[in-house]
Amino acid sequence: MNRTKRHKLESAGWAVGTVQEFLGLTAAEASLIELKLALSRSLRNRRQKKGLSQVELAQRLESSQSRVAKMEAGDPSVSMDLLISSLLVLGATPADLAKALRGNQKGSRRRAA
Amino acid sequence: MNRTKRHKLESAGWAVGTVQEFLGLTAAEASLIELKLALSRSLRNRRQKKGLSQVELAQRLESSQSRVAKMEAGDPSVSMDLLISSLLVLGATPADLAKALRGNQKGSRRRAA
DNA sequence: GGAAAGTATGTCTGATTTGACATATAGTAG
DNA sequence: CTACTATATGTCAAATCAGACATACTTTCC
Repeated sequence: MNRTKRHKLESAGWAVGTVQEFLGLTAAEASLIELKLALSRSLRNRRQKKGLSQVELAQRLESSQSRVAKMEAGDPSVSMDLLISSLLVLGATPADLAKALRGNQKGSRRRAA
Repeated sequence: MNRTKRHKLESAGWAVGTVQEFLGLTAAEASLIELKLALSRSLRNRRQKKGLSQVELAQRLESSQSRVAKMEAGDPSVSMDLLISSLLVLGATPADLAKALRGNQKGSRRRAA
């Protein structure tokens, strides 16, 4: 749960899945980052598909352009809550969210448990 | 995104899906609450299936028993991030999370988009 | 080049979330 | 009843996150 690891990693601009073991980074921590990035991408897709600018989306969210930019950039200062509620406001259904979460399985080990 | 609505609702101890329109509660807000509750249930299931007490889980999470209790109770002070990273620590895969999220569709309209 | 729209980044301040602690409430065994 | 284990609830200081603002970077168009 160490948030600073995330900072180091993401702000270094690396493709996170690639470096699972670079820092102490446990599997759970790596997964969490990937999930967030998956939601980020999903958010940008949805916004663009609707032909909205970041400013317009920010208005719907009662937030600001800079925060939308950070959301889409996978900035560590953005929480999953914010990403998910934003997606919901953009009309995503829980099923859509589920799909987005699964859309980022890198190693995709079978036998999920 | 008004957090206080969530408080009122959840602390009143109601089955959230039932009251979508009780307060101003937009669809997105209602969905978010239901998603969190779905994750809460999922967390308790996983913990119990592993035969762990809240205290034991708290240790693995480097957190405290009271926080685990709140997580499982769907307390409004618990974020999605915490729920999800806890599930990950318990060994849930992204696919498991996806399943949990879909597991709470109340009206389950077909044709999800 | 300059203007404009869209996006990115850094940084404040206030709000929310967190772990911890105390304490309360079940349930069970002696 | 007492002791013990598991879970729940309230509170608080410290950590994290949010919206806002300034500002920089890109394109595109003139």
